[in-house]
Amino acid sequence: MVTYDAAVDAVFKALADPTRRALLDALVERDGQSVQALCDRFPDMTRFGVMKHLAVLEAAGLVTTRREGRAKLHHLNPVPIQQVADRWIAKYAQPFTRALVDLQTQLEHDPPEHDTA
Amino acid sequence: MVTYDAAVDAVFKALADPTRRALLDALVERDGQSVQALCDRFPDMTRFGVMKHLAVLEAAGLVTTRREGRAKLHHLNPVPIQQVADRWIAKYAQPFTRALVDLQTQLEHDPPEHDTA
DNA sequence: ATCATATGTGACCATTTGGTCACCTGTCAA
DNA sequence: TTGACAGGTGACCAAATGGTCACATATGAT
Repeated sequence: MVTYDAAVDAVFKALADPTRRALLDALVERDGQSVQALCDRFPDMTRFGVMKHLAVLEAAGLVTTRREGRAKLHHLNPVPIQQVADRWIAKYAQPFTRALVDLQTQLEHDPPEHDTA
Repeated sequence: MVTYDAAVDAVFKALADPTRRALLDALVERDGQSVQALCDRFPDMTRFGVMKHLAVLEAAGLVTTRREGRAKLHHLNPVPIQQVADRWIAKYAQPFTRALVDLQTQLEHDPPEHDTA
């Protein structure tokens, strides 16, 4: 339970940064890109910045790598996202409908004022 | 597109912290809790820490509040999670199956060594 | 061997973030 | 009105984070 949550936490933290999500996007668009290729797509960042973000994504299991000559190719691994998303949807899909019921119940007790101006 | 992404980013950043996810869990378990009630569930944090996290969740639209007397009740709003999850599942569900195809293609070119020791 | 290419490492810095506190405001009840 | 209770604000600090660089290693081509 706890050991499992460490992986979940890594995924959430990895997805928290918009640059890293953009990197994932780039890999969705074309899988198996090298660091160089990814650097070309992010001119606002140096190679080191890109590498750091890729390292975070790899540590979270969202990206796998494989060497090909002197290049390191990065492949997207959507499995962790799938798993986390499934867990969270299952958790919050139920309250979603229930919240509507709660809202209705609440409105009966505490109706909002109409804008009758 | 950009204005929309700001909201998405807020949701991701809000979910990045395990304490905030735990707060959401507490609201799933029992909706409409006051700051005090939530503080009781997190003895390792002061009231101010809880308040800050709740503010982040509220700014991301994941939590809505309503005053009742001198208490401020916090309600879970699963809609943003639903929306973000839907967008991301749609984006990464397709590459999931495609990745298997890519893997198979890749294995034909670069087969892994067997552990035949 | 030599040189250009591609990636790796450690140190370094500015900013953000998580967390706490002293102090203040608002609300209920006696 | 007095006091206890619930929440709010701004300042403050330590740690984590995003980002950069000088330097080092490994690979491919000539």
